[in-house]
Amino acid sequence: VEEKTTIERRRSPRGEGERLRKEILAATQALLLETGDEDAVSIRAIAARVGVTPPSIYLHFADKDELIGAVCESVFADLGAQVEAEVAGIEDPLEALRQRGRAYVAYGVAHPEPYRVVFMTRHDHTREEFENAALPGMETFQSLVANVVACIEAGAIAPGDPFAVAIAMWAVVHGLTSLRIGSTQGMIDDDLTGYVIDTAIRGLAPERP
Amino acid sequence: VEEKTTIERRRSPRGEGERLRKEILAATQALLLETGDEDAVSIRAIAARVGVTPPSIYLHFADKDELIGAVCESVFADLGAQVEAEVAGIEDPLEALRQRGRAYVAYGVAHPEPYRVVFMTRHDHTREEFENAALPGMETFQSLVANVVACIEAGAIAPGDPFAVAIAMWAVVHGLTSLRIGSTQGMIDDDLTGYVIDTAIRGLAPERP
DNA sequence: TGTACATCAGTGAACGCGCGTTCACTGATGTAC
DNA sequence: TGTACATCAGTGAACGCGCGTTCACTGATGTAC
Repeated sequence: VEEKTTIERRRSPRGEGERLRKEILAATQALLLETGDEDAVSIRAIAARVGVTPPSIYLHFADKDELIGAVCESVFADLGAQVEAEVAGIEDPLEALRQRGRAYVAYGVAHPEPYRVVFMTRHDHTREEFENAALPGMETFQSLVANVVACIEAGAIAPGDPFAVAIAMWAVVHGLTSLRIGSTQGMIDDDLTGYVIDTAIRGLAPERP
Repeated sequence: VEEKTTIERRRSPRGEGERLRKEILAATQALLLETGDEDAVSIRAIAARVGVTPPSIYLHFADKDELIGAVCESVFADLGAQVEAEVAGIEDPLEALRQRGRAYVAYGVAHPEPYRVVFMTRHDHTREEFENAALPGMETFQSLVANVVACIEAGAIAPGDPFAVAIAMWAVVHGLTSLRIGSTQGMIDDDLTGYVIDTAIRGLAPERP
């Protein structure tokens, strides 16, 4: 019992063809969220969701890859913004690091399918694609490195290579996120997530005298 | 320039139809390794690889899901066996835990595509499928829990819920593995992997007096 | 020892399907004269 | 003020493709009498 969900649409007035572009992006992201994997999100399904015919997609995106790429970028940026928002105003850098980790996992758990597509599927990036797509992600990663540096300066974690420490933290939160949205659904809750993050951070503590 | 790789084949003698089953499993695993994702591995490609026609697959597997499921099981068991082999004979439980982590990541990095399919894609397991497929993985996880218990008993890590500690370790090594085979290829090497594992373990250490 | 027959491993051709993408088009809206 | 025309957002029909799966079959091998 499929429901025909083609929506009543007026065509965009003259200078505003860009409106459809945003609607396509939103519909793609929504379908990704609902159906689960990239291949299930077809050009035809996206078009139907927006209420438009398939060829219209090509008015705004060269091909499917470009569309999916654009969605990934937007998810990436969204994740970064969300995490920064959660962390803004926290003065203790160690507490900020902790909160950063929790916010990252929370975002992934709340948006499992975009997270999966962006971080868990293989992208055969060409160099330019990578440089464009990775920018938002790189900014977020740089914030993490800065947070680590602040922790080191405050004596809250042991001196060392901030990049290595940042990778360690990323591995932990990414691991938690993918376990939670993957095969072990339900085995890991927020408490256990917090415990794992705290434990990892404890491992970074300076040696006590 | 595609190469026709249909291999000269003799049909199996009378009671040995099972031989083809094993060949199909091996070919599927090999294709998974080479091409990268589950959808690229088609029944037709598997059949061609084995040197047989597509319908022959259905002599041994009810459908494609059953075939992929069987491959997952075998990868799962293989990972477990490999890790156990690396750890066998190590007496210090903390060192065993460390080595277990390294072996896990090493396996994943060496078999990225099977790892991806088993641990990083969504499986809509029915209950029975899960109970069958998860068995080898559960054994491996139980070994990890046992290792954690041994560490606690030896006073090498702080007393606490061994299940939570095991999840923490799993999140770390799974996170490392998926970062290494995913988008950040090349950013994380074996040294950094070892550092992250050691740091996580340090976080589990008992409070010093 | 010879022959009819059951069994078994595998084949060949075809099915219906949904996919990404292309191409010539339509018809409303704004602009030039 | 009126009309011819360019522009622009979007359409409708079709393309070729590879997929999972089915179905009636073939032909070699072993078995019963």
